[in-house]
Amino acid sequence: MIRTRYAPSPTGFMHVGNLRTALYAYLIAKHGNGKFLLRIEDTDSKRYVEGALEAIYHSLILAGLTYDEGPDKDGGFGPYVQSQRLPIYKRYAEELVAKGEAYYCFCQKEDHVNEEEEEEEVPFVPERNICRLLSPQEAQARLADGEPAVIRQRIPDTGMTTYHDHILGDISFENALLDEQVLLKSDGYPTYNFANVIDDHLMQITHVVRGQEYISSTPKYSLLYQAFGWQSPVLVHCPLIVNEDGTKMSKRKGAPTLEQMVEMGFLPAAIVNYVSLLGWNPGTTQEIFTLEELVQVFNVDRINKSPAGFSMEKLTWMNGEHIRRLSPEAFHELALSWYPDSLKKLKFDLEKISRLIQVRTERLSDIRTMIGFLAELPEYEPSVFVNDKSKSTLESSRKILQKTIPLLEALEPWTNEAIFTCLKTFAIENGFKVGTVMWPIRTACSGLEATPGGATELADLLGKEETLKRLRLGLAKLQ
RNA sequence: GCCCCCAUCGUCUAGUGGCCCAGGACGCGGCCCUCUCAAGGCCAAAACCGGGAUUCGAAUUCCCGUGGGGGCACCA
Repeated sequence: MIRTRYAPSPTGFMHVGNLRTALYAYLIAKHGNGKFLLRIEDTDSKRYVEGALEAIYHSLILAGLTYDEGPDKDGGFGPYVQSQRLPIYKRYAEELVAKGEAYYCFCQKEDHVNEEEEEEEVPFVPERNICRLLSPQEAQARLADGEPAVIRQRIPDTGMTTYHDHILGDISFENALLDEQVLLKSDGYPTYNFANVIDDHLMQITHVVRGQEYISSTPKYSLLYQAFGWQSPVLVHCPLIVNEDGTKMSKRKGAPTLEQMVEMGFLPAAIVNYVSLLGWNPGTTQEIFTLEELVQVFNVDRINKSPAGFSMEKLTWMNGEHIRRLSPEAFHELALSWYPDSLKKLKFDLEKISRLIQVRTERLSDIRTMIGFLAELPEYEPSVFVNDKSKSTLESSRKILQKTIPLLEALEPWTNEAIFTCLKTFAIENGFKVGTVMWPIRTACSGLEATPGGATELADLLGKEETLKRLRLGLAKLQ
């Protein structure tokens, strides 16, 4: 039974990197009919961020990554919140001490003053402090005195530690260069480095999915697994997601969160789709996938090694693809909340508008600007009436408006078809290209060089009265 | 500074020794379609980091450079 987990810490929101890690974990589990679990890694109370937990739940729902086990869904491996598992970590840490694989350390916490650039480059020396030499009796005595202590992992002085990563292969480190990291802090909380090993084992996680930034701490985890005599899960270190210029994508450098991207007008399904292809490919030329399809075709073996650059442009295109694949009804429902109130107040046929703009919408946020002219005709210069391609000039436009306004005044019923037939007939009878006739109508209706929908569609949308009003106004500009 | 990872069009990528004078996608340019703009269709430009080695043959294997990235906390 495959079991994977998404293990965020409640210190921030879900940005694209986290999302992809969660997605891959989800896909690995679901592709193999396994279980996907959510575990909260809140082992650093100082870094807790208000609202982060809610954001995590909300983001998972948005993305459609439903977990089988989690804080609110017990699957028999709980609790799924690390701060509620403190006694467990303590017990295992002490077991390690008893085995000689860890030791009590009474050294004072070093102040990690994050000096700026000025700090000269002092070569890093792995942690090998004197406490590792303390005899168990001495340690116990000092403990009994109430001296504060942490538990550190004991690392062999010699030898190499090699682990196997499923996509990177074997990776080796010299033990002497590994630091004897803290397992249990003086406040009784475990460090992430310890808790993740304990929990992954206890929760029977089969595949650990995480970013490549963990590559260099993984040998220490391997040593921990060995110390306990446990089998290591399959390790899957995903390539980093970077900015297009190759620099690391971090929250500092504007990595958007899932929720922010949704606010920007992206569909969660498109974001998930796009992110799935950052460091993975299906081996076919298909690029547009639903979550369900991804579950079908996902294969860990096809995850890449090299970092992937996040491209807003391609995401935008993909979002457009997803929008176009929506049923008109589904699109309309989504579009509704993006229509400005000014438009809703007027009696526009919003469904008709939706049908017109669906194919032209790349982001839902485009909607506002695309249809603003409907509620209010923008200011425009007569020069908009001039267009080479449709052979429109100021004179032709004036002439056409003059002659078509009466025709349209008399037109009944006011439908797209009727308006189109009327104008096309006019064009043929007067020796105009259809485009030449349509251009001034469309222009007068919108004041714009480009609009979602053609002349007759706009006229239909605006209604007879408003259309004629705008047509006359356009004519006035030309006289 | 030390350790580790990575390296194909601007970007995402295919490619696991001959099918590759390197394929697809985004973006860019052009054409077609067309009641404007989109969408759609067609076409074009655009890459194997460098040097050695192995081999009849290397984008694909191995070394060495170079470049980029990551890590080095009582953070995750």
